[in-house]
Amino acid sequence: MTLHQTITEKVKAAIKDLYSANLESVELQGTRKEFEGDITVVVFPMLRVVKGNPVQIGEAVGAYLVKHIEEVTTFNVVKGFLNLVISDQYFIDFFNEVKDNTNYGFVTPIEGDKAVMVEYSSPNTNKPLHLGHIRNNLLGYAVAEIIKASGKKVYKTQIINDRGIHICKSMVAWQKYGNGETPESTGLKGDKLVGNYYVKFDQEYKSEISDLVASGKTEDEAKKEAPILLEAQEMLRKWEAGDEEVVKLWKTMNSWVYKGFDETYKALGVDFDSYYYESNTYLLGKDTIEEGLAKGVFFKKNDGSVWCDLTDEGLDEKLVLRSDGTAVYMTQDIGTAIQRVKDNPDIGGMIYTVGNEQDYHFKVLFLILKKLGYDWSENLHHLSYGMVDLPSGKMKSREGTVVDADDLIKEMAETAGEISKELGKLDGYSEEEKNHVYKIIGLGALKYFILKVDPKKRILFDPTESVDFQGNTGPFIQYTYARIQAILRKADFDWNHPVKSIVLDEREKELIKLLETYPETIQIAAKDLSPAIIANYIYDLVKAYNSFFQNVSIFGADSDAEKIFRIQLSGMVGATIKSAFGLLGVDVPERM
RNA sequence: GGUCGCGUAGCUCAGCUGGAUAGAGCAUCUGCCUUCUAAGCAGACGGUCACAGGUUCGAAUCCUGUCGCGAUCACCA
Repeated sequence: MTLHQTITEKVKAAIKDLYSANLESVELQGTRKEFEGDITVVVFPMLRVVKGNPVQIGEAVGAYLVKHIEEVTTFNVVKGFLNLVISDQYFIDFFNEVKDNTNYGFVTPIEGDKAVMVEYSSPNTNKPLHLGHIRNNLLGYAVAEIIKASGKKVYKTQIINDRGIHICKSMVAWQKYGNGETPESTGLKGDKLVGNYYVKFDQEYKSEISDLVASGKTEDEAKKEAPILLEAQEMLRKWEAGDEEVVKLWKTMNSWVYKGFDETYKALGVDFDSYYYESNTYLLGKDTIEEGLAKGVFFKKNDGSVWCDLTDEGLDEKLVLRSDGTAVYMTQDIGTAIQRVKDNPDIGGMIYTVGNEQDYHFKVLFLILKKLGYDWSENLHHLSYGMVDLPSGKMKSREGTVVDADDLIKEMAETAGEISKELGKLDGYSEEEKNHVYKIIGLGALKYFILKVDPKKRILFDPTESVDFQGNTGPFIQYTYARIQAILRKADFDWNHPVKSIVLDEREKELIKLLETYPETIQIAAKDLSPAIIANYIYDLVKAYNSFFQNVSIFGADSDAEKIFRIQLSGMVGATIKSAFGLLGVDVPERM
């Protein structure tokens, strides 16, 4: 039982013994710095069951707690706040219990618990990954790691949009203008190469349109009749008919793209346990619609289109199958969800990391799956996040205002290098070592910058200002960790030396109090799916740590016990920062 | 127009199931490098928590309305 639980129970017991009343809940909070004490019991809510003066009640309950809880040494009451002073021994015991536990803050998985599938990334196979995908990947990956840390089995997956007319566009352009180019022959990453042909298609398409308009066609006619578009449509028909040559080209170009994506994922430090392709799952979606139709979940209109009536839920009617019998987006997503549970029967819920422009889509998807009667449909969550905007406005691939993921990752490392050189941080290390550290720092800056912001909010990203390296940033936290390592390297002491009794000062208590919140932090974050919460806790902890060690001379410590305590403390804080920061998917260098 | 989300210091953002004097970083100003690493620390300055009501011992937080910004309302994905 934690101290918080003990206090809660004893406060209830006190109210019962002293006033014969029953308290439903007890409100506890950390005592503010300017008051004496460690844990504060808020008396006001008790007035609902106990009539009286809050100060008197506080005094009575405080006296009761001192008598009945060993760890509570003294108390004071300010207005309706009962401040409890916790014994140094409690903090020392707590510290000794977790100091060598590098797994501190992680919850042990429960046997037989249902797994959670987390989807993120969702790329198109005709465009390279950009800044928006970076936010998506980091959020999805961080949430997956946080849920894992909270004791659940997690499957990380992505759905790849490899089907449709847009894929055929790059294929047509490559056939016409590619001269047999490959990633090997050009030295380009596969996704970049294919992306270039998607752009090339668009250029040709536009020039054909203006030619047609010049020859007297209307704009709308020209858009529909441009020869290159007709070619792409013809290719899509062939693809759906299974034309060998087209399918072969499709497979070849896709394989280039996947290889390119893999490089980006690797650079970003994210990974996946499985991949789903829309080309594989849309047929299952169509079958499910037929079944749902038979069960009366859907209905058919005169033109043959199939719909789901959601008016009872306050929404509209939603199309699930076109009148020509082909699949829409919703059909595919239904099929994909069902396929995933077929593949992994232990799945008890899923999390979709997708931008907030699709809020409505997922609301509808979840409702339909519920209507279809799947038990796991109760635990579906759309991890919705805001756009990443540039100072110039929205990112638009056709206008070339996209921040490319690979470029950005590279630039971050370069910036880290420039700043390090200026500060002379890594003088004396080899080029290879330096570059390795630059990469970790640059990436840490980028990841933390994005993850510390509430997913719901839009992010304004200014590439010219790059990312800050001071204050509440990734490098600041990494730097703190590196300093802890330096202290440990320098100090020579016996880890097994028992710390008997030492007097803790306020800073030390503050640190430990922060550490205590960690398991709770992970639970909160897993519940609310917000890496931002955990990121900001980490910052608080690191800041407290920094101010502590900045102001205490370890080697000037008065006694051996104090010295050992402080060094052990630094080890614990280091392990905690490392594991907590690891949840956010950021490496921590040992030197910088 | 309907629905959903957001609005906190000059800027970028925290602020938990309502609790004490609303917190960080950047920017501006003042101190601090013989000890572990100054990518740091200590401090100053900076607020009508968009606005107006309501709920109650108590509201940045919950409810209603108004304004502003964004998204969405396709037989696109």
